[in-house]
Amino acid sequence: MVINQNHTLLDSVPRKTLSKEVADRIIQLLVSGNLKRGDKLPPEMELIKMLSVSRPVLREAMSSLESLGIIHRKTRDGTYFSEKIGSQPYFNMLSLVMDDLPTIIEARMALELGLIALAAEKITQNELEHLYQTIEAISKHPGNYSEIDKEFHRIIAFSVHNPVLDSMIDSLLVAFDQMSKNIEVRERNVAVEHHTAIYEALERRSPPEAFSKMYEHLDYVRKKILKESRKG
Amino acid sequence: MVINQNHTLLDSVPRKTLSKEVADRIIQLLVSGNLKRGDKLPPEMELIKMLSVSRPVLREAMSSLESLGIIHRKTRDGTYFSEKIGSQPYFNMLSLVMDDLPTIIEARMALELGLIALAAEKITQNELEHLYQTIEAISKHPGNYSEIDKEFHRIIAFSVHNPVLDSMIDSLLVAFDQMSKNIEVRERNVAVEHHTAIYEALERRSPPEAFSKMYEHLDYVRKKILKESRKG
DNA sequence: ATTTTATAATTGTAAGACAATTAGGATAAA
DNA sequence: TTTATCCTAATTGTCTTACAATTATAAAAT
Repeated sequence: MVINQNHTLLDSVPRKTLSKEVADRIIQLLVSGNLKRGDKLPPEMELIKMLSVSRPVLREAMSSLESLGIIHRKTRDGTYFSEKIGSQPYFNMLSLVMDDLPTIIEARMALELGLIALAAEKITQNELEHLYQTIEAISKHPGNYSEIDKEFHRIIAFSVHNPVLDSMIDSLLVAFDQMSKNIEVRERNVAVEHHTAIYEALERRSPPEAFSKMYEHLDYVRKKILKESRKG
Repeated sequence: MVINQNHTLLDSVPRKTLSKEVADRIIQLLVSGNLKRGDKLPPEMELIKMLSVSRPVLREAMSSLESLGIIHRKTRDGTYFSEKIGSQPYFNMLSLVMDDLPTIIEARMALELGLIALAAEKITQNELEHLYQTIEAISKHPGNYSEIDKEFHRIIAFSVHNPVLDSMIDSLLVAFDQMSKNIEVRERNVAVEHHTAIYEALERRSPPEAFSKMYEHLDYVRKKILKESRKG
Protein backbone atom coordinates (compact mmCIF):
# COMPACT_ATOMS: atom_id res chain seq x y z
CA MET A 1 0.00 0.00 0.00
CA VAL A 2 1.36 3.38 -0.96
CA ILE A 3 0.22 6.77 0.16
CA ASN A 4 -0.66 9.08 -2.62
CA GLN A 5 0.95 12.41 -1.92
CA ASN A 6 -1.67 14.39 -3.71
CA HIS A 7 -4.14 14.80 -0.93
CA THR A 8 -2.63 17.80 0.78
CA LEU A 9 -4.78 20.84 0.81
CA LEU A 10 -1.81 23.07 0.20
CA ASP A 11 -1.22 22.47 -3.47
CA SER A 12 -4.72 21.52 -4.35
CA VAL A 13 -3.79 21.28 -8.01
CA PRO A 14 -0.53 19.46 -7.60
CA ARG A 15 2.11 20.07 -10.19
CA LYS A 16 2.63 16.76 -11.83
CA THR A 17 6.19 16.71 -12.97
CA LEU A 18 7.84 13.72 -14.50
CA SER A 19 10.45 13.50 -11.80
CA LYS A 20 7.80 13.40 -9.09
CA GLU A 21 5.99 10.68 -10.93
CA VAL A 22 9.21 8.76 -11.32
CA ALA A 23 9.88 9.10 -7.62
CA ASP A 24 6.47 7.65 -6.87
CA ARG A 25 7.04 4.78 -9.23
CA ILE A 26 10.37 3.98 -7.63
CA ILE A 27 8.77 4.03 -4.20
CA GLN A 28 6.27 1.54 -5.54
CA LEU A 29 9.09 -0.61 -6.84
CA LEU A 30 10.59 -0.65 -3.37
CA VAL A 31 7.42 -1.11 -1.39
CA SER A 32 5.83 -3.64 -3.68
CA GLY A 33 8.21 -6.20 -2.31
CA ASN A 34 10.37 -6.56 -5.37
CA LEU A 35 13.22 -5.13 -3.37
CA LYS A 36 14.00 -5.59 0.28
CA ARG A 37 15.75 -3.24 2.63
CA GLY A 38 19.42 -2.94 1.84
CA ASP A 39 19.03 -4.22 -1.68
CA LYS A 40 20.83 -2.52 -4.50
CA LEU A 41 18.69 -0.78 -7.08
CA PRO A 42 19.36 -1.15 -10.79
CA PRO A 43 21.91 1.33 -12.11
CA GLU A 44 20.70 4.63 -13.46
CA MET A 45 21.04 3.68 -17.09
CA GLU A 46 18.83 0.68 -16.57
CA LEU A 47 16.20 2.62 -14.67
CA ILE A 48 16.22 5.17 -17.45
CA LYS A 49 15.36 2.48 -19.92
CA MET A 50 12.81 0.86 -17.61
CA LEU A 51 10.98 4.12 -17.00
CA SER A 52 11.87 5.67 -20.33
CA VAL A 53 12.87 9.05 -18.96
CA SER A 54 15.98 11.13 -19.31
CA ARG A 55 18.82 10.92 -16.88
CA PRO A 56 18.27 14.35 -15.30
CA VAL A 57 14.68 13.46 -14.55
CA LEU A 58 15.68 10.21 -12.99
CA ARG A 59 18.40 11.89 -10.98
CA GLU A 60 16.02 14.54 -9.71
CA ALA A 61 13.72 11.79 -8.51
CA MET A 62 16.62 9.96 -6.90
CA SER A 63 17.80 13.10 -5.17
CA SER A 64 14.36 13.58 -3.70
CA LEU A 65 14.21 10.02 -2.47
CA GLU A 66 17.65 10.31 -0.99
CA SER A 67 16.83 13.51 0.84
CA LEU A 68 13.83 11.71 2.26
CA GLY A 69 16.10 8.98 3.50
CA ILE A 70 14.37 6.33 1.44
CA ILE A 71 17.44 5.44 -0.57
CA HIS A 72 21.10 6.27 -0.33
CA ARG A 73 23.69 6.34 -3.03
CA LYS A 74 27.29 5.30 -2.90
CA THR A 75 29.48 6.99 -5.41
CA ARG A 76 30.62 4.66 -8.18
CA ASP A 77 28.98 1.77 -6.46
CA GLY A 78 25.24 2.00 -6.66
CA THR A 79 21.97 3.01 -5.11
CA TYR A 80 20.58 1.15 -2.14
CA PHE A 81 17.21 0.84 -0.51
CA SER A 82 17.77 2.25 2.97
CA GLU A 83 17.98 -0.24 5.78
CA LYS A 84 15.92 1.76 8.24
CA ILE A 85 13.95 4.92 8.37
CA GLY A 86 16.28 7.79 8.99
CA SER A 87 15.61 11.20 10.39
CA GLN A 88 17.01 13.23 7.52
CA PRO A 89 13.65 14.61 6.43
CA TYR A 90 12.87 15.82 9.89
CA PHE A 91 16.14 17.62 10.31
CA ASN A 92 15.56 19.57 7.18
CA MET A 93 12.09 20.41 8.30
CA LEU A 94 13.18 21.44 11.72
CA SER A 95 15.80 23.77 10.35
CA LEU A 96 12.89 25.95 9.34
CA VAL A 97 11.76 26.42 12.92
CA MET A 98 15.14 26.49 14.56
CA ASP A 99 14.56 30.03 15.69
CA ASP A 100 11.50 28.97 17.58
CA LEU A 101 12.58 27.37 20.84
CA PRO A 102 9.11 27.13 22.38
CA THR A 103 7.84 25.18 19.38
CA ILE A 104 10.71 22.71 19.59
CA ILE A 105 10.37 22.26 23.33
CA GLU A 106 6.67 21.74 23.06
CA ALA A 107 7.03 19.19 20.27
CA ARG A 108 9.65 17.31 22.19
CA MET A 109 7.51 17.37 25.30
CA ALA A 110 4.49 16.01 23.48
CA LEU A 111 6.46 13.24 21.89
CA GLU A 112 8.16 12.20 25.09
CA LEU A 113 4.87 12.19 26.95
CA GLY A 114 3.39 9.87 24.41
CA LEU A 115 6.46 7.70 24.31
CA ILE A 116 6.64 7.14 28.02
CA ALA A 117 3.14 5.77 28.08
CA LEU A 118 4.12 3.15 25.55
CA ALA A 119 7.43 2.60 27.26
CA ALA A 120 5.58 1.72 30.44
CA GLU A 121 3.90 -1.02 28.46
CA LYS A 122 6.89 -2.37 26.63
CA ILE A 123 10.18 -1.54 28.30
CA THR A 124 12.34 -4.58 28.98
CA GLN A 125 14.13 -5.48 32.16
CA ASN A 126 17.45 -4.84 30.47
CA GLU A 127 16.45 -1.37 29.45
CA LEU A 128 15.16 -0.67 32.94
CA GLU A 129 18.51 -1.62 34.39
CA HIS A 130 20.29 0.53 31.88
CA LEU A 131 17.97 3.35 32.90
CA TYR A 132 18.80 2.86 36.55
CA GLN A 133 22.49 3.06 35.82
CA THR A 134 22.08 6.47 34.27
CA ILE A 135 20.40 7.73 37.43
CA GLU A 136 23.24 6.42 39.55
CA ALA A 137 25.75 7.93 37.17
CA ILE A 138 24.16 11.34 37.47
CA SER A 139 24.11 11.29 41.25
CA LYS A 140 27.64 9.96 41.64
CA HIS A 141 29.50 11.37 38.70
CA PRO A 142 30.90 14.84 39.30
CA GLY A 143 30.90 17.56 36.69
CA ASN A 144 28.63 17.99 33.72
CA TYR A 145 26.07 15.23 33.40
CA SER A 146 24.09 16.53 30.45
CA GLU A 147 25.13 13.62 28.25
CA ILE A 148 23.91 11.11 30.81
CA ASP A 149 20.72 13.07 31.16
CA LYS A 150 20.12 12.81 27.46
CA GLU A 151 20.88 9.11 27.58
CA PHE A 152 18.09 8.66 30.11
CA HIS A 153 15.57 10.17 27.76
CA ARG A 154 16.89 8.29 24.77
CA ILE A 155 16.61 4.94 26.48
CA ILE A 156 12.98 5.55 27.24
CA ALA A 157 12.19 6.82 23.76
CA PHE A 158 13.90 3.98 21.96
CA SER A 159 12.57 1.32 24.30
CA VAL A 160 9.31 1.60 22.38
CA HIS A 161 11.08 0.24 19.28
CA ASN A 162 8.88 2.06 16.84
CA PRO A 163 10.78 3.21 13.75
CA VAL A 164 8.41 6.07 13.03
CA LEU A 165 8.56 7.47 16.53
CA ASP A 166 12.30 6.86 16.61
CA SER A 167 12.98 9.17 13.73
CA MET A 168 10.59 11.79 15.01
CA ILE A 169 12.07 11.99 18.49
CA ASP A 170 15.62 11.65 17.24
CA SER A 171 15.40 14.79 15.17
CA LEU A 172 13.71 16.70 17.95
CA LEU A 173 16.29 15.71 20.54
CA VAL A 174 19.09 16.85 18.27
CA ALA A 175 17.33 20.09 17.46
CA PHE A 176 16.64 20.70 21.11
CA ASP A 177 20.25 19.98 21.91
CA GLN A 178 21.49 22.45 19.34
CA MET A 179 19.26 25.21 20.56
CA SER A 180 19.63 24.77 24.28
CA LYS A 181 23.31 24.00 24.48
CA ASN A 182 24.07 27.49 25.68
CA ILE A 183 21.37 27.38 28.32
CA GLU A 184 22.55 25.88 31.57
CA VAL A 185 19.81 24.82 33.90
CA ARG A 186 21.27 21.70 35.41
CA GLU A 187 20.20 20.92 38.91
CA ARG A 188 21.55 17.57 39.89
CA ASN A 189 19.24 16.91 42.80
CA VAL A 190 16.12 17.73 40.88
CA ALA A 191 17.23 15.58 37.96
CA VAL A 192 17.91 12.56 40.16
CA GLU A 193 14.65 13.00 41.99
CA HIS A 194 12.57 13.32 38.84
CA HIS A 195 14.34 10.55 36.99
CA THR A 196 13.92 8.22 39.92
CA ALA A 197 10.20 8.89 40.08
CA ILE A 198 9.90 8.18 36.37
CA TYR A 199 11.96 5.04 36.68
CA GLU A 200 9.82 3.69 39.48
CA ALA A 201 6.66 4.33 37.53
CA LEU A 202 8.07 2.46 34.57
CA GLU A 203 9.07 -0.37 36.84
CA ARG A 204 5.48 -0.58 38.00
CA ARG A 205 4.46 -0.54 34.35
CA SER A 206 1.88 2.12 34.95
CA PRO A 207 1.35 4.37 31.93
CA PRO A 208 -0.67 7.04 33.78
CA GLU A 209 1.84 7.25 36.60
CA ALA A 210 4.80 7.32 34.24
CA PHE A 211 3.05 10.04 32.29
CA SER A 212 2.45 12.14 35.40
CA LYS A 213 6.04 11.93 36.55
CA MET A 214 7.37 12.71 33.10
CA TYR A 215 4.93 15.58 32.76
CA GLU A 216 6.11 17.10 36.01
CA HIS A 217 9.69 16.70 34.93
CA LEU A 218 9.32 18.16 31.46
CA ASP A 219 7.05 20.92 32.66
CA TYR A 220 9.73 21.91 35.14
CA VAL A 221 12.48 21.79 32.53
CA ARG A 222 10.41 23.67 30.01
CA LYS A 223 9.69 26.54 32.34
CA LYS A 224 13.33 26.76 33.39
CA ILE A 225 14.64 26.84 29.87
CA LEU A 226 12.13 29.31 28.56
CA LYS A 227 12.86 31.61 31.48
CA GLU A 228 16.59 31.33 30.88
CA SER A 229 16.30 31.85 27.15
CA ARG A 230 14.26 35.01 27.65
CA LYS A 231 17.03 36.36 29.87
CA GLY A 232 19.86 35.51 27.48
CA MET B 1 20.64 28.62 13.12
CA VAL B 2 20.77 25.67 10.78
CA ILE B 3 21.07 22.03 11.59
CA ASN B 4 23.91 20.30 9.88
CA GLN B 5 22.66 17.06 8.46
CA ASN B 6 25.96 15.32 8.78
CA HIS B 7 25.62 14.03 12.27
CA THR B 8 23.75 10.86 11.60
CA LEU B 9 25.57 7.73 12.53
CA LEU B 10 24.28 5.95 9.47
CA ASP B 11 26.47 7.42 6.81
CA SER B 12 29.36 8.31 9.02
CA VAL B 13 31.36 9.44 6.02
CA PRO B 14 28.60 11.32 4.33
CA ARG B 15 28.75 11.53 0.60
CA LYS B 16 29.23 15.18 -0.08
CA THR B 17 27.66 15.81 -3.41
CA LEU B 18 27.38 19.21 -4.92
CA SER B 19 23.62 19.08 -5.09
CA LYS B 20 23.38 18.31 -1.40
CA GLU B 21 25.67 21.17 -0.61
CA VAL B 22 23.62 23.45 -2.81
CA ALA B 23 20.47 22.35 -1.02
CA ASP B 24 22.06 23.27 2.29
CA ARG B 25 23.12 26.64 1.00
CA ILE B 26 19.65 27.38 -0.26
CA ILE B 27 18.20 26.43 3.10
CA GLN B 28 20.61 28.90 4.63
CA LEU B 29 19.45 31.55 2.21
CA LEU B 30 15.89 30.96 3.32
CA VAL B 31 16.51 30.66 7.01
CA SER B 32 18.98 33.49 7.29
CA GLY B 33 16.10 35.88 6.97
CA ASN B 34 16.88 37.13 3.51
CA LEU B 35 13.65 35.56 2.38
CA LYS B 36 10.40 35.25 4.25
CA ARG B 37 7.75 32.63 3.92
CA GLY B 38 5.90 32.88 0.65
CA ASP B 39 8.63 34.87 -1.04
CA LYS B 40 9.70 34.01 -4.53
CA LEU B 41 13.20 32.72 -4.96
CA PRO B 42 15.45 33.97 -7.73
CA PRO B 43 14.99 32.10 -11.02
CA GLU B 44 17.13 29.09 -11.70
CA MET B 45 19.49 30.86 -14.04
CA GLU B 46 20.27 33.44 -11.41
CA LEU B 47 20.82 30.87 -8.68
CA ILE B 48 23.12 29.03 -11.05
CA LYS B 49 25.25 32.11 -11.37
CA MET B 50 25.07 32.88 -7.66
CA LEU B 51 26.17 29.41 -6.65
CA SER B 52 28.19 28.73 -9.80
CA VAL B 53 26.84 25.27 -10.42
CA SER B 54 25.25 23.66 -13.40
CA ARG B 55 21.55 23.58 -13.92
CA PRO B 56 21.06 19.85 -13.29
CA VAL B 57 22.84 20.16 -9.97
CA LEU B 58 20.69 23.08 -8.96
CA ARG B 59 17.57 21.27 -10.06
CA GLU B 60 18.49 18.17 -8.09
CA ALA B 61 18.85 20.33 -5.03
CA MET B 62 15.54 22.04 -5.71
CA SER B 63 13.80 18.71 -6.18
CA SER B 64 15.06 17.60 -2.81
CA LEU B 65 13.89 20.76 -1.12
CA GLU B 66 10.53 20.49 -2.78
CA SER B 67 10.05 16.89 -1.72
CA LEU B 68 10.83 18.01 1.80
CA GLY B 69 8.12 20.62 1.53
CA ILE B 70 10.52 23.48 2.06
CA ILE B 71 9.86 25.09 -1.30
CA HIS B 72 7.33 24.60 -4.02
CA ARG B 73 7.62 25.39 -7.67
CA LYS B 74 5.02 26.72 -10.00
CA THR B 75 5.64 25.85 -13.59
CA ARG B 76 6.72 28.82 -15.68
CA ASP B 77 6.18 31.11 -12.77
CA GLY B 78 8.84 30.56 -10.20
CA THR B 79 9.94 28.92 -6.99
CA TYR B 80 8.48 29.92 -3.66
CA PHE B 81 9.50 29.53 -0.06
CA SER B 82 6.71 27.43 1.44
CA GLU B 83 4.25 29.26 3.63
CA LYS B 84 4.02 26.59 6.30
CA ILE B 85 5.56 23.32 7.19
CA GLY B 86 3.87 20.61 5.23
CA SER B 87 3.64 16.94 5.87
CA GLN B 88 5.11 15.74 2.61
CA PRO B 89 8.26 14.30 4.17
CA TYR B 90 6.26 12.29 6.63
CA PHE B 91 3.98 10.84 4.03
CA ASN B 92 6.89 9.61 2.01
CA MET B 93 8.43 8.13 5.09
CA LEU B 94 5.25 6.47 6.17
CA SER B 95 4.78 4.85 2.80
CA LEU B 96 7.66 2.62 3.80
CA VAL B 97 5.81 1.24 6.79
CA MET B 98 2.37 1.15 5.34
CA ASP B 99 2.27 -2.58 5.67
CA ASP B 100 2.83 -2.35 9.38
CA LEU B 101 -0.44 -1.42 11.03
CA PRO B 102 0.74 -1.89 14.62
CA THR B 103 3.59 0.55 14.07
CA ILE B 104 1.25 3.18 12.68
CA ILE B 105 -1.32 2.73 15.42
CA GLU B 106 1.34 2.93 18.08
CA ALA B 107 2.87 6.06 16.61
CA ARG B 108 -0.49 7.71 16.34
CA MET B 109 -1.33 6.74 19.87
CA ALA B 110 1.90 8.15 21.25
CA LEU B 111 1.47 11.40 19.41
CA GLU B 112 -2.13 11.84 20.45
CA LEU B 113 -1.29 11.10 24.06
CA GLY B 114 1.34 13.79 24.04
CA LEU B 115 -0.88 16.21 22.22
CA ILE B 116 -3.77 15.92 24.60
CA ALA B 117 -1.61 16.90 27.52
CA LEU B 118 -0.67 20.10 25.76
CA ALA B 119 -4.21 20.57 24.56
CA ALA B 120 -5.39 20.51 28.15
CA GLU B 121 -3.09 23.45 28.75
CA LYS B 122 -3.91 25.48 25.69
CA ILE B 123 -7.26 24.63 24.14
CA THR B 124 -9.52 27.63 23.69
CA GLN B 125 -13.15 27.96 24.64
CA ASN B 126 -14.07 28.04 20.97
CA GLU B 127 -12.29 24.82 20.26
CA LEU B 128 -13.91 23.21 23.29
CA GLU B 129 -17.32 24.15 21.98
CA HIS B 130 -16.47 22.79 18.57
CA LEU B 131 -15.38 19.61 20.29
CA TYR B 132 -18.65 19.35 22.14
CA GLN B 133 -20.57 19.69 18.91
CA THR B 134 -18.80 16.69 17.44
CA ILE B 135 -19.88 14.59 20.41
CA GLU B 136 -23.47 15.66 19.99
CA ALA B 137 -23.25 15.00 16.30
CA ILE B 138 -22.07 11.46 16.87
CA SER B 139 -24.81 10.65 19.34
CA LYS B 140 -27.60 12.23 17.31
CA HIS B 141 -26.57 11.71 13.73
CA PRO B 142 -27.56 8.36 12.29
CA GLY B 143 -25.38 6.34 10.00
CA ASN B 144 -21.63 6.36 9.66
CA TYR B 145 -19.96 8.82 11.97
CA SER B 146 -16.32 8.05 11.23
CA GLU B 147 -15.71 11.48 9.72
CA ILE B 148 -17.04 13.18 12.83
CA ASP B 149 -14.93 10.89 14.94
CA LYS B 150 -11.84 11.94 13.06
CA GLU B 151 -12.83 15.56 13.42
CA PHE B 152 -12.85 15.14 17.20
CA HIS B 153 -9.28 13.95 17.19
CA ARG B 154 -8.16 16.59 14.74
CA ILE B 155 -9.59 19.42 16.81
CA ILE B 156 -7.62 18.28 19.81
CA ALA B 157 -4.42 17.78 17.86
CA PHE B 158 -4.53 21.11 16.10
CA SER B 159 -5.62 23.01 19.19
CA VAL B 160 -2.00 22.85 20.28
CA HIS B 161 -1.05 25.04 17.32
CA ASN B 162 2.40 23.62 16.95
CA PRO B 163 3.51 23.40 13.30
CA VAL B 164 5.94 20.55 13.94
CA LEU B 165 3.40 18.43 15.74
CA ASP B 166 0.76 19.38 13.20
CA SER B 167 2.67 17.86 10.35
CA MET B 168 3.57 14.78 12.32
CA ILE B 169 0.04 13.97 13.40
CA ASP B 170 -1.45 14.94 10.09
CA SER B 171 0.54 12.34 8.22
CA LEU B 172 -0.18 9.69 10.82
CA LEU B 173 -3.90 10.32 10.80
CA VAL B 174 -4.00 10.02 7.03
CA ALA B 175 -1.90 6.88 7.07
CA PHE B 176 -4.06 5.39 9.78
CA ASP B 177 -7.14 6.27 7.82
CA GLN B 178 -5.83 4.59 4.68
CA MET B 179 -4.96 1.41 6.48
CA SER B 180 -7.97 1.03 8.69
CA LYS B 181 -10.67 2.11 6.32
CA ASN B 182 -11.70 -1.45 5.71
CA ILE B 183 -11.84 -2.23 9.40
CA GLU B 184 -15.16 -1.43 10.95
CA VAL B 185 -15.16 -1.22 14.69
CA ARG B 186 -17.53 1.63 15.30
CA GLU B 187 -19.48 1.47 18.51
CA ARG B 188 -21.44 4.62 18.89
CA ASN B 189 -22.09 4.39 22.60
CA VAL B 190 -18.50 3.70 23.48
CA ALA B 191 -17.31 6.56 21.29
CA VAL B 192 -19.69 9.03 22.88
CA GLU B 193 -18.80 7.88 26.34
CA HIS B 194 -15.06 8.07 25.77
CA HIS B 195 -15.18 11.35 23.93
CA THR B 196 -17.28 12.89 26.65
CA ALA B 197 -14.83 11.84 29.32
CA ILE B 198 -11.97 13.35 27.32
CA TYR B 199 -13.91 16.51 26.72
CA GLU B 200 -14.66 16.96 30.40
CA ALA B 201 -11.03 16.48 31.33
CA LEU B 202 -10.01 19.10 28.80
CA GLU B 203 -12.66 21.41 30.17
CA ARG B 204 -11.13 21.00 33.61
CA ARG B 205 -7.73 21.71 32.02
CA SER B 206 -6.18 18.71 33.67
CA PRO B 207 -3.37 17.16 31.61
CA PRO B 208 -3.10 13.95 33.67
CA GLU B 209 -6.82 13.35 33.60
CA ALA B 210 -7.07 14.14 29.91
CA PHE B 211 -4.20 11.77 29.30
CA SER B 212 -5.85 8.97 31.24
CA LYS B 213 -9.13 9.29 29.41
CA MET B 214 -7.42 9.44 26.06
CA TYR B 215 -5.24 6.50 26.96
CA GLU B 216 -8.27 4.39 27.84
CA HIS B 217 -9.93 5.40 24.62
CA LEU B 218 -6.98 4.75 22.33
CA ASP B 219 -6.05 1.56 24.12
CA TYR B 220 -9.57 0.32 23.54
CA VAL B 221 -9.53 1.31 19.88
CA ARG B 222 -6.08 -0.16 19.35
CA LYS B 223 -7.02 -3.54 20.72
CA LYS B 224 -10.21 -3.62 18.69
CA ILE B 225 -8.51 -2.75 15.46
CA LEU B 226 -5.62 -5.12 15.89
CA LYS B 227 -7.99 -7.94 16.68
CA GLU B 228 -10.11 -7.13 13.63
CA SER B 229 -7.11 -6.83 11.34
CA ARG B 230 -5.80 -10.21 12.43
CA LYS B 231 -9.13 -11.72 11.55
CA GLY B 232 -9.37 -10.11 8.10
C1' DA C 1 -11.01 51.06 -21.83
C1' DT C 2 -11.06 46.38 -23.27
C1' DT C 3 -9.64 42.62 -25.75
C1' DT C 4 -6.40 40.30 -28.40
C1' DT C 5 -1.88 39.16 -29.67
C1' DA C 6 2.92 38.58 -29.37
C1' DT C 7 7.05 38.42 -26.86
C1' DA C 8 9.91 37.27 -23.07
C1' DA C 9 10.74 34.78 -18.97
C1' DT C 10 10.75 30.54 -16.53
C1' DT C 11 10.43 25.92 -15.47
C1' DG C 12 10.39 21.06 -17.53
C1' DT C 13 12.72 17.62 -20.30
C1' DA C 14 16.21 15.53 -23.28
C1' DA C 15 20.75 14.03 -25.08
C1' DG C 16 25.52 13.63 -25.04
C1' DA C 17 29.87 13.92 -23.01
C1' DC C 18 33.52 13.59 -19.71
C1' DA C 19 35.40 13.01 -14.95
C1' DA C 20 36.39 10.29 -11.06
C1' DT C 21 36.67 6.46 -8.40
C1' DT C 22 35.54 2.07 -6.97
C1' DA C 23 35.08 -3.08 -7.64
C1' DG C 24 36.44 -6.94 -9.57
C1' DG C 25 39.01 -9.49 -12.64
C1' DA C 26 43.30 -10.35 -15.01
C1' DT C 27 48.02 -10.65 -14.67
C1' DA C 28 52.38 -11.17 -12.69
C1' DA C 29 55.34 -12.46 -8.95
C1' DA C 30 56.64 -15.17 -4.91
C1' DT D 1 48.95 -22.19 -5.07
C1' DT D 2 48.77 -17.93 -3.02
C1' DT D 3 49.39 -13.14 -2.92
C1' DA D 4 50.07 -8.70 -4.63
C1' DT D 5 49.64 -5.47 -8.31
C1' DC D 6 47.61 -3.43 -12.11
C1' DC D 7 44.11 -2.54 -15.39
C1' DT D 8 39.64 -2.33 -17.17
C1' DA D 9 34.81 -1.77 -16.82
C1' DA D 10 30.96 -0.10 -14.39
C1' DT D 11 28.71 3.55 -12.00
C1' DT D 12 27.71 7.81 -10.10
C1' DG D 13 28.71 12.95 -10.37
C1' DT D 14 28.89 17.01 -13.12
C1' DC D 15 28.62 20.08 -17.12
C1' DT D 16 26.96 21.93 -21.57
C1' DT D 17 23.63 22.71 -24.82
C1' DA D 18 19.27 22.59 -26.60
C1' DC D 19 14.41 22.70 -27.07
C1' DA D 20 9.53 22.47 -25.31
C1' DA D 21 5.71 24.40 -22.99
C1' DT D 22 3.22 27.64 -20.73
C1' DT D 23 2.41 31.67 -18.20
C1' DA D 24 2.87 36.66 -17.28
C1' DT D 25 3.53 40.81 -19.05
C1' DA D 26 3.58 44.25 -22.27
C1' DA D 27 2.23 45.90 -26.64
C1' DA D 28 -1.10 46.63 -30.06
C1' DA D 29 -5.49 46.74 -32.08
C1' DT D 30 -10.36 47.40 -31.66
